[in-house]
Amino acid sequence: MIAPMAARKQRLNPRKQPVQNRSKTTVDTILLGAAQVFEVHGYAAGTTNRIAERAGVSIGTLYQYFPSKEAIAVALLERHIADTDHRLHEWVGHMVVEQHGLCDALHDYVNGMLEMHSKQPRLQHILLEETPLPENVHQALLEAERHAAKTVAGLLRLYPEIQHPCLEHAGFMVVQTVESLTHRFAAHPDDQFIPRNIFIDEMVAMLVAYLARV
Amino acid sequence: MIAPMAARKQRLNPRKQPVQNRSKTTVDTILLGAAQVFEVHGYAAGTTNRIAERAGVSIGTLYQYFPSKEAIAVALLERHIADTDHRLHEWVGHMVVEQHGLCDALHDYVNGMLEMHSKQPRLQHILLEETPLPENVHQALLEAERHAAKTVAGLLRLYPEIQHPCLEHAGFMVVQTVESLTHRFAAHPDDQFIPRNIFIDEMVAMLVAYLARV
Amino acid sequence: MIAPMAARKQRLNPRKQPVQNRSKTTVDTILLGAAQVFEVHGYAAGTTNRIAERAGVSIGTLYQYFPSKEAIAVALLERHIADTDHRLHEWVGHMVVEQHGLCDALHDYVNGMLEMHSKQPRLQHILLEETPLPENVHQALLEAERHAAKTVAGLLRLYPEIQHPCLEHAGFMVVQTVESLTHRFAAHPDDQFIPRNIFIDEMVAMLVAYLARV
Amino acid sequence: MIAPMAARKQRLNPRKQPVQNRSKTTVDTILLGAAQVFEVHGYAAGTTNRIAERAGVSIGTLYQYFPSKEAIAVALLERHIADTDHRLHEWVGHMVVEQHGLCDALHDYVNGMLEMHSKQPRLQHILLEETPLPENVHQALLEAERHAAKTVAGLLRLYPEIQHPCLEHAGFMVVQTVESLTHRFAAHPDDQFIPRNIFIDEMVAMLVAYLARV
DNA sequence: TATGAATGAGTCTTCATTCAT
DNA sequence: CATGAATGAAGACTCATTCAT
Repeated sequence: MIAPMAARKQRLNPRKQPVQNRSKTTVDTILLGAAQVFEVHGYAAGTTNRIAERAGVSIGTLYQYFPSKEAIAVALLERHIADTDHRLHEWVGHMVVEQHGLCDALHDYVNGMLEMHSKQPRLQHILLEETPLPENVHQALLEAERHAAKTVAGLLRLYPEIQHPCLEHAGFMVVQTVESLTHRFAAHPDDQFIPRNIFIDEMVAMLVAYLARV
Repeated sequence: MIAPMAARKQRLNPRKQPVQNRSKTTVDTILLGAAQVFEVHGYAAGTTNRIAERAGVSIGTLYQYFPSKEAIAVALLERHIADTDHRLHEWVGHMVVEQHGLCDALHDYVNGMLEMHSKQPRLQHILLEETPLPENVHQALLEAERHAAKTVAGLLRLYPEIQHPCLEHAGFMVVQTVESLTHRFAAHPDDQFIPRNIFIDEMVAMLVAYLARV
Repeated sequence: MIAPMAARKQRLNPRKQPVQNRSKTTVDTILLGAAQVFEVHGYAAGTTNRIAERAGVSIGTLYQYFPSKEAIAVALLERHIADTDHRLHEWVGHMVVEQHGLCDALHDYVNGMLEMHSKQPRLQHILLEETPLPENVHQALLEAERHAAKTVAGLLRLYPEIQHPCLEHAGFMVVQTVESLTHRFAAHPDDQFIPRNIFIDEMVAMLVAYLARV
Repeated sequence: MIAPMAARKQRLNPRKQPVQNRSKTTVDTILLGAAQVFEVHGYAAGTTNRIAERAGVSIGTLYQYFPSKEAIAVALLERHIADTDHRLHEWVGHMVVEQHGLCDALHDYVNGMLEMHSKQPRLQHILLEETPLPENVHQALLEAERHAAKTVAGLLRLYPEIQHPCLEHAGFMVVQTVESLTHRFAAHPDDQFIPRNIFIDEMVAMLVAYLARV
């Protein structure tokens, strides 16, 4: 996966502290600690003191860089959206260049997403569902998903075997299915029942069948 | 949808208070209030006092029936699992009797699940992800999902057009896909982008294609 | 001083907790503690924990009766206004009945106010000046002062020796002068320089001269 | 108003940092910022960071010139006392030279004081009542007031129409009355009820009547 | 000397839980 | 059994002050 792409920049966290590049290390440290703490404790039980402690800074320092607990979660989500976006565009770029078959392409995508979510299986859900997000962030999220659907739709256009009458809807379904199944499996893997690679294969099979059905 | 089925009973909440059938009404009232409060406020902000108030009982009474806030959530989840189970078996029974086609059958299933989740879109997620559940509940959850997969697999056996080599895996994928997509859509419907009925149709199309692919 | 009067009731603190008569003791205890703590530490440094401790209740109990620190200050101020009002009306009633001379009447008034302020010299100022009061309380305060001015003006009408062309203004000046001088002396008595009784006499002399000047 | 007078110098702030004349500009800048910040936010909410920001210096620099927040308030109060003192002596000097009538003289005084307090109506009160001052400052304050009383008494000696048996007490009353009424009106002007110029006239009338009563 | 990032004790407030009535 | 006043540990956040650069 190569070829990133200038992502649509959308500051989701335009608070007091610009969270700029100077002392980036501290901000990063805090966000790293926050990710770990939220991952383990959830949003509500992920206290700012715990985050500061985990990040190895004082609570005062934390509040020098983020105006509130919510702002930390928003920053984390901002990163997640950017990451997902980045990954998607890398993948699309790659596929456009390499001319893989649909099956391989989807396999690559699913695999990448599963890998991504497996690192911090709960974090995304926590940010998306437990955190009381300001309205603009919700909008940005919706927008990001729509954008992803359209991007995937654009890629699908390259595959003549695809029969689906509406590529936008197809793109939406692909994105949603991969996102949700991938997350679900990452969060509660049931390897006893179905091993990871088979799970991936089944998901790919389902998507291929859906897109290229007769 | 008729024909329930004796669900596998598994006490998930074997704490101090036996939560028996005596004064069942009070327990039900409390759980009803808790469901509403959690749905609106989330787990952390769903205070026991609010639950008691909503249920129309005193906080003392609440603690007479549940030993802790967590126990309430667990009881709620227990119910949710039983409901889902019940719904699934009703559906399967119905399908066995009525001999619908695969497409209709899946449409019925998807529709039912979406309907179920749409009533309280957040509740399931809150119980599953926001609540710090004891290990045995997690196990019961996994078990319930496996059981559902097997049940669906049993139903799929009745459709000769299904090509899938492993019905257990197919059942698992169907259950997981419906669960996760359905929940995702219920939680964040994006009607602007894709209307509900089209979403259902697409999901069904995907499942049918997956199961009956050549 | 007798003869109170149905004071204009104006709830300045219509928050969640009605602060009613049941468990009046607890509310009173808290207010008593708050008065002492504010008196000693000022508003900002008068922490709710200190208040609770002083009142001999837990911090939780304090917040069961008052929704915020500010509400406590407002309740205290409410009492102060009511007390002052009560005292004023008692005095006026008394004077109307007893037909004292102007000099005696003013002496009685000044003495009463000084006595009142001497109990908690700082408290009033703290409540009036340090506490960030909601707008409606400020209005109520202004109203109370105007009302006091009018009440005194009404009393002054009974004294034919008073030459002042505008009794309303005269009443205002009397109230303001007594209030501010009285408070100033109570807060920083300089007995070395001028003893209390002489101070009172001088103040009365000033007011009499002002009202009855040729 | 001319003719100042070498004020009794009394270092109220003999802390670590000598607060000398070197880099006097910086000290002045800080005090100016502090006055503005205290005026707006009060003592407790007037943070040192805000003061530094307002003064256009870094927080580090602020602490290079003042050992603590309290020291800033004390320095400010010191200035206020000196200013008042200066103003008083200017006035007395002026009166001695110009030979105005008592009424005009008092009018001038009252007017000047009201003007002075109207600029920063809260500041004096904040410094006097909200700030936890060390004992020596309180003593200095008392001393300043006694000195003012004596100064005014000296001036009153020039007016033969004054009947008051004890000029020292009369001076004290004049100073106290003007100080407190003036401050009260500046802090909470009630122009609806009594306009500023009438308020001044009434106050002067009261003082004249008091001093020159038969 | 000036700077400002870092500190952490201390503030207000919430809420699960208990227990005397 | 039901009640609800009382509890106090814990959380988000502030701000006076320090110190390495």
